[in-house]
Amino acid sequence: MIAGVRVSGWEHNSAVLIAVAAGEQGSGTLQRLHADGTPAGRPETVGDLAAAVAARERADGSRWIWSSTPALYPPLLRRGVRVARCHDLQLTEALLLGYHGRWGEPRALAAIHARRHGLPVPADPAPADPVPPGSGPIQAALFDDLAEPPEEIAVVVEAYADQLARIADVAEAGRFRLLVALESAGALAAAEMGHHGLPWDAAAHDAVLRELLGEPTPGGGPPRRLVELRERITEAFGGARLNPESPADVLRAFSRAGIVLPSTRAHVLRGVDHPAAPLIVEYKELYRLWTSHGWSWRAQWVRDGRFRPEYVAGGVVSGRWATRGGGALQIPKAVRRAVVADPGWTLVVADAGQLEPRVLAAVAGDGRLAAAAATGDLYAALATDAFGGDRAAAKVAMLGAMYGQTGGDAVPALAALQAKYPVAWEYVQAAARTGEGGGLVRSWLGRTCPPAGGGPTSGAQARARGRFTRNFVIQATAAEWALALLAGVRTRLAATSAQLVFFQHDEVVVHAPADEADEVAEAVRAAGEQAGRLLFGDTQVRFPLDVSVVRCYADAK
DNA sequence: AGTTTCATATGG
DNA sequence: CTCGCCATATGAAACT
Repeated sequence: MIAGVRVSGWEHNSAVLIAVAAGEQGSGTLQRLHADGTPAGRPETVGDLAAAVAARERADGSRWIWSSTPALYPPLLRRGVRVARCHDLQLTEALLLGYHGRWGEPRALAAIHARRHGLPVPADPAPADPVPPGSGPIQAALFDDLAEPPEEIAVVVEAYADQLARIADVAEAGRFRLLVALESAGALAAAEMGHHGLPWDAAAHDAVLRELLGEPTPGGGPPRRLVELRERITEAFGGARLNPESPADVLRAFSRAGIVLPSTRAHVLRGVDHPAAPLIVEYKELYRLWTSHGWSWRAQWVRDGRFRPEYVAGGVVSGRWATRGGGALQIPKAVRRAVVADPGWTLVVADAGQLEPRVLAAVAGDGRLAAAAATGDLYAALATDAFGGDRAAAKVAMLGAMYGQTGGDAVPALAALQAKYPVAWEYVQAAARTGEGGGLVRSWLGRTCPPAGGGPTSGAQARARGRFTRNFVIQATAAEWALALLAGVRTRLAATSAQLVFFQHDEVVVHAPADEADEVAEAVRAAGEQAGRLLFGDTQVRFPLDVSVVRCYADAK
């Protein structure tokens, strides 16, 4: 039993349970449930599902049980209806199937529906292609897929009862319940963030682009600075034309100049003594900016002062989020200048520092490492404790241990880490051994890694698998901590005008009226404090948040 | 011509 | 005897 169970929160609450199924044209069916998942009364069909949900949300503080948050929630948000809690059957099903090593099997809803109708069990649908805002009715398409016969509410009810029973069967049911609640809360937050969008100042974005790239070309061709650079690169090679974006062209041109290179990577080119080398590095950097986050990107993804990516909660095997289209989780630092709060509003930016080594300290139960993780700078504490004050060496060793590095400059530091923190060392070693031997590992709350691909495994593949499982136990648990932070922030913001607008692995951004900024910053800090207790109970490991209140994302520390 | 893989960048 | 984890996105190169 973990301490989280004692904390009033998600896993044991008195929320009214209501199963919901969407019908056609905004209608739907509701079914009250007892705490054990059995029906309470008869299902009720309503013509206006959004209105019915809003009414019960106000009255009850309900937990909504539905098939898929990304399918059902956005239409409610467009009607201005926000819900506090849900149970997402598809996300939960994926967690449960994974727990039993049964990846790739059909979703519960589809399987139950098929069985009730005597139909063959359908395969999972292929993921949708990225759809920029305004260019396609992706949500309508999802609704079409879900337009089930009227008894679909019975499928929802049956699937929920089935999942409750299976959750109760897992070894650490309390932790797993928390995982399910957090995953579902994350799905709500993802839909809300996609709905609200990230404040995007087109003029500021334009200023960044013009400063770095020069004037845009009217026809949409390469901007002035790129054209100039390309000419100077040609000159530097004595007039021979080449495409600086083509690794083969670049290698050939240097070869003709008597310089043989292993690759055209930036760090290789930086060490080359030739006038073209720095020009190519600059060209490649600017070219990426132009193609990935330039003017045409903005035309495609930014509308009405908001960048609205489609977040995919649980889209990564480790539990981290993915996005479909727009590259929301890879916004270059320079482009963050374009993320600006509305007039009279601010951005509250919170970043969890050194999250993964702190997670290792907590899950491994290594007292000496936990003591280092009780400080504000874990690497500095490590350096004092075991690395003769060399903070850089401490950091390299810690990262190497978590990623499975075995060679290179880090070897002596790794040995020092093993000697001083044997309990933590053994924790990641055990995870690696399990993976190398073909076994599965789990996060702290019970998310299970996917099995290795089929076929015979070479020694190299087994070691790669070991590095994956070694890292999984940490990365997946860090993702759980971040979900707990996100869910806590979301709950605390419900009473304010502020909105969650961005979430990137270990960082959240809240868009808040300026006069609520202090209150929001305090709420974020409180959520951070609670996240650690919720997962790990009474540990001395701290998970400090760096909180900034800024107008512009680029100004956050 | 369309699809897949490679190389290289971005983020954590 | 190579060997550091998880991703997305782009264009070039290779493939069907």
